[in-house]
Amino acid sequence: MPAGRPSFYERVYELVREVPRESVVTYGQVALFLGSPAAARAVGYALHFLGHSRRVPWWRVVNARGGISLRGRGANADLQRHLLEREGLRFDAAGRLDLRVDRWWPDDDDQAQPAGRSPRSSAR
DNA sequence: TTGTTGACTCCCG
DNA sequence: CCGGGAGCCAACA
Repeated sequence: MPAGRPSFYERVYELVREVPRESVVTYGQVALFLGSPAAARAVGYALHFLGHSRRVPWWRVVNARGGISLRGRGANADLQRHLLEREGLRFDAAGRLDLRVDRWWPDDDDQAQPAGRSPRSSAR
C-alpha cells in the first residue's frame, strides 16, 4: 500500500466510504469530484489496493455503463455483484445497473430522486 | 526524470 | 450492441 502519504488515493477512500447503501458511483464520477475528470483509471487503481478488505465499500463503485468490469478478477466481480444485490440493487439482463436510479452524488443527501423519471439521464 | 501499468472512458466502425 | 484503439492520471521502479 502507498502507506502514510496523504494522497489522491486517500481522498478516493474517503469519498467511497460515504456512499450510502443501495447506491453506487462510477470511477469517472469519483475522479471528477476529486478534481481530475480523466483520472478514472487512477481511481480504480486506488481501490485495487483495498483487496478483499471491507473497510471501504469498494463494491459500490462501478464503471460508466453501470456494470462491473474487474476484467481479470472474475471472482471479485461475482462478489461485487453479490454484495450489491444483497443491498437491494438489481442488475438487468446485460448485467448492468440503472444508473438513472442508483447513482449517488456526494452533494445529494439521499437518493431523494424517485426512480426513472429524470429526463437528464442520458449520461454522455 | 522517464517509462510502465491499470478495478476507466470515450470515439469509431 | 460489441470490439478495438487512443487518451488521461496517479503511483512506482
